[in-house]
Amino acid sequence: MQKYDPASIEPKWQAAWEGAGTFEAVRDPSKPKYYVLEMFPYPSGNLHIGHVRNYAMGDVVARFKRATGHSVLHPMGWDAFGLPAENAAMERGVHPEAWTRDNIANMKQQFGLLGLSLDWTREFATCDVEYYGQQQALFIDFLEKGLVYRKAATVNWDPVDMTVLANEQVIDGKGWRSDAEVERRELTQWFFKISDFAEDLLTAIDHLDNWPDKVKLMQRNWIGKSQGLKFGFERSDGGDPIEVFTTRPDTLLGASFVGISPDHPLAKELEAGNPEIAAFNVEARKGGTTEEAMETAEKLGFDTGLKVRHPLNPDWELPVWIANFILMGYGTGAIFACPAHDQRDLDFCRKYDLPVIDTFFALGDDTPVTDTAFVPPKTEKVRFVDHFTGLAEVTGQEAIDATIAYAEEEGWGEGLTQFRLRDWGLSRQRYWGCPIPVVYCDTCGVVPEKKENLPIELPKDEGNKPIDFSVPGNPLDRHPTWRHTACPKCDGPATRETDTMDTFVDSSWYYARFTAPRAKTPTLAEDAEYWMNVDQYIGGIEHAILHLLYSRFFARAMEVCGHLPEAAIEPFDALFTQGMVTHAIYQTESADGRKQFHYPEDVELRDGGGYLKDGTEVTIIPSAKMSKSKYNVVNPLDIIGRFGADTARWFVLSDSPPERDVEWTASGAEAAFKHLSRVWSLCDRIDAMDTSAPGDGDEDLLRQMHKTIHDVTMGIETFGFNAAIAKLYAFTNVLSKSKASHGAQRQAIMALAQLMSPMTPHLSEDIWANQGGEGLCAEAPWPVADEAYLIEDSITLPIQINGKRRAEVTVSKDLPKAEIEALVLSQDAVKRALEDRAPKKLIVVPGRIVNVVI
RNA sequence: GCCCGAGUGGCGGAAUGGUAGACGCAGCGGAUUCAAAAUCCGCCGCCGCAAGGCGUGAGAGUUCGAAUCUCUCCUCGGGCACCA
Repeated sequence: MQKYDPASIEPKWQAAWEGAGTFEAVRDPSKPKYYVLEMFPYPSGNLHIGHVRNYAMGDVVARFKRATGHSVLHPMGWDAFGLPAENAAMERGVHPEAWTRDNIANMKQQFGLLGLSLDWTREFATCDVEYYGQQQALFIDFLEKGLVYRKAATVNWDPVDMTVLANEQVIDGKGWRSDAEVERRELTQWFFKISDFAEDLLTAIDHLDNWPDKVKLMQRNWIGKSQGLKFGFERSDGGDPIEVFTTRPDTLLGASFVGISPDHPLAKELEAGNPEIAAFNVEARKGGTTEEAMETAEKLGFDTGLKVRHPLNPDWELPVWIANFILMGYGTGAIFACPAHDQRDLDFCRKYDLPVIDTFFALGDDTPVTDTAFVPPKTEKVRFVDHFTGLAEVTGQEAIDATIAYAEEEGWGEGLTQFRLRDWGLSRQRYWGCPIPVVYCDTCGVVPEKKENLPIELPKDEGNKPIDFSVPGNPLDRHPTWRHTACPKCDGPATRETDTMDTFVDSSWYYARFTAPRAKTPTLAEDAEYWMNVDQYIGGIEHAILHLLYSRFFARAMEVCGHLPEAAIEPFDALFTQGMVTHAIYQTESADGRKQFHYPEDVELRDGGGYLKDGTEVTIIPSAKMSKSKYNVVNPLDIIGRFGADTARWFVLSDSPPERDVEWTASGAEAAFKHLSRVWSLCDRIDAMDTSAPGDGDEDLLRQMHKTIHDVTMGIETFGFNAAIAKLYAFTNVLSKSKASHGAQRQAIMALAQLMSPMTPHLSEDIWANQGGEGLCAEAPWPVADEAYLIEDSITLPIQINGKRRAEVTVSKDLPKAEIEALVLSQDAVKRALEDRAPKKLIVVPGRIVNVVI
C-alpha cells in the first residue's frame, strides 16, 4: 500500500496543467465568460497564510466555473508601488525597484507551489513602465475631461525630518522616526473629482445585489449625502461674511459661537496681525490629519474677538472662535456651534464657558442639557421650544425643512445637498510611485505631458550617483536633471511635477488592464467588452471603502474617456470579503511585568494549557491578528513543506465561514492532512474489491453521492466552503464504511475527487488518473446530481409540545394532513402531555414539523 | 469621537423562523501492537442513577414555535480618506 505523498504528486500535476495550458484565458464566444479576481497582493516578499486563504477561495470559484462550462479569466499581478519599498531602501540601502523585483520573484515561486489555476501569461506589476505609462495616459485623459484638478490640501508634516508623513507614520501624534510632534500643513496637490460622481456612486449602490450589505452600508455612509443650509454670518466689523454649512439648521437658535478652522482664510488673515493667534494656530495644527485624530484630540479654541450677527436676530452677536476640531477640507471650514444639541460643541462650550441654550426637548422631558447633548431625532416628534416657525411639536426633519424654507424666503441662506465624500487627493511626495505626467512652464502654466512623450519613467539613480533614501525628502525633487524638461506647448524651459501618484490609483484600474495586459493603450475595446465586468471579486474587508469606491469612480471616469464600455462602469458584479487567518499568541510575563512572546513550536499544548520546555505555563490569547512582533505568524511554506499545498488549501477553507476570521491551529492542519491521506487511500481499497457482484448498499451509496453532489455544488455557489467541506467529510465517512459494489464505489470515489478538486486539485487529479478518469480532472465537466435520488419517500417529522421537541414520527411524504394529525395524537408522549384534554391548537407544517399547543 | 460587524459545547463552527450543536479538533473507552506511533470501532452540551429538566453574551418583546426577527444593555473585533 502506497502512502499519500504530496511532495511527488503536486509538482507532477502542476507541470501537467502548465503543459496543457489549462488555465490560459481565451475569448471563446461559444461559452459564457467568467472573470474571477482576487485583490492582487502587495509584494512584501513572502507568502502569508492570509494570501493562501484569499487565493484558495478565488481558485475554488475559478476551477468550479471552468468545470461548469465557463471560459474563465483568473489573472494575477502585483500591487508593487508603495511605502514599504522606500522603507526597505532607507533601512538597507537597496533600491526600491530591486527590492520589489526580488520580492515578486520570491512570491511568484511561492504562489507556484499552491497550484492555483492562474493565467500567468497576463501577469504584470504596477511598477512596470508598460503599466504605469498607460496610467499616465489615463491621467492626461482625465485632465482633459476636467476630472483632475489642483487645490490646497492638508498633510502631516514632520518638522524635524522636514517631510510629509503618511497617517501610518504618525504614532500618537508624533513622527515615527523623529518622534517630533506632527503638524498639519497645506500643500497644493492634485485631486480626482470623485465628487462629480457622488450622486451616481450613491444611487448605483442599490443595484449591487451581490455585494455584502455591510460594505454597501459603509459606502453609503462614506459618501454621506445630507441636506442642509448654507448661509453667511454678517460680521459686525463689516468684513466678508463667514460662510457656514449645517445639516441641523433647526438648532440655529441654540447657537453659541461661530467656529473656524485654523486653516480658514480668515484665521490666516488674523494670524498675520496677531502673534497670539499665530501661536494658537501653530498649536491647533498639531496632531495628525485622520478623522480619528481630529475627533479625539483635546479641544482647543481661541476667541478672535470678532463678532458676527445671528441671521434670525440682528441684535444678537456671536463670538468667532478658532477651533482645532474644524477641518478646512470639509464643508466651508466654518461652523456654528450649538452646544445643547451637539456633544462636541457642548464639550467645547463647557471648557471655554460659553452659553448653552436649549431649543429642543424630548416629549415629556424638559430637563435642560447639562453634560449630555440632546440630539433632536429626525423622525420622532420633539418639542421645539422657540416658536418662530409656528410649530410646537415637530420631528427634527420638519424643523430642518421649515428653517431652510424660512431662510430661502428671507433670502439669507439656501438649502443645499452636501456630500461627506471629499475629492481624492492623489499627490504623494515620494519616489516609489507613478510620476504625475504634468509640466510647469513659466509661460504656459500647468501643461499635461504629450502622450507621445509617455511613459515618464522614474529615474533609476540621481544622475551620477545612486539615490540616497536616508536623506529626507523626495529624490525626484533633488534629482539634478530629471525634473528639467521642455514645455510640451511652447518648448521653452519647464519643470516636471515631482509628486507621484497614490498607490490606490494603481489598484483602481488593474482589473481592466488584465483584460488586455499587453495593449499599447490602457485597454482594448474588444477585450474589455468580452471580459468585463469582474463576475466575482474577492478580498479583505479592509478595502470595503477606499479601494472599492476608487475603483468604482475610475471605471466611470474611464468610460467618460472611452476606455471602458458603458456596461462596465460598475466593475465588480459580485463582491466577497473574506476574513483573516489568526493565530493564538503565547505570552509570559517576567518579574518586572514585561511581556514576552513565544513561538508556537516552543510551546507544548496539553490539558487545555500551554507550557514551555522548562514547565512554565504560558498565557494563551486566542485568535489574534498575526504579527511578527507577537511571534504568532505561521509560515505557509512550512505547512506546504510538511503536508503539501492541498492540505494548506483544504484547511484554510474548512472550519470557519469564509467571511469570518479563521484561527490557524497546528492540530487542525494535521487533521486536514490525515483526512486527505484517508481519501487518497480509499483508492487502494477499490482495487482490491470484487468487480462482479452488485452490492446491497449500492442504492444507498448512490443516494448519498447525489445528495453530496447537490450540497457541495450549492455550497460552492454560495461561498459556503466550510459547509461544503463538512459534507465531503460526511460522504467520505459513508464511503469508507460502504459495502456497495466496486462499480458503485468507483463512481462514488470519482465524484468525491471531482467535488474536492476545486479545493484539493492535485489530490483529485491523482485519484482521477488512478481510477482511469479521462483526460485531466481540471478539464472534466462538473458532476450533476440526479434529482431522482434526492427525493425521499418517507420523512421523519419532529413533534413539538408547546414548542419543545418531545417525539417524532416517520410518515410517507404525501400522507394527508388529517392522517398526520391523528397519528400525532396517538403518540404516547403526546397522550401523556395532554392528560385526556384536547389540544388548544395543532400546527402541522407539511414536510417540516408538528407543534401541539396545550 | 463617529460608522460598521460579531457573540452558539473544552475549542473552530452547523442550523437564517421549524429536531440546536452537522462536520472537524481536543477528550474518554475499546480493537490492533511486545510497546508506542499510525490506523480502525464506539462515546462525547450541562445537571441528573434515572425519569426528566436546563441550554445559543445578559434582559425584555413579537410568534403555535426564536441562535435566527424587534428593543435595551454588556463584551470583543474592524474601518475612519497619505498602509496596502
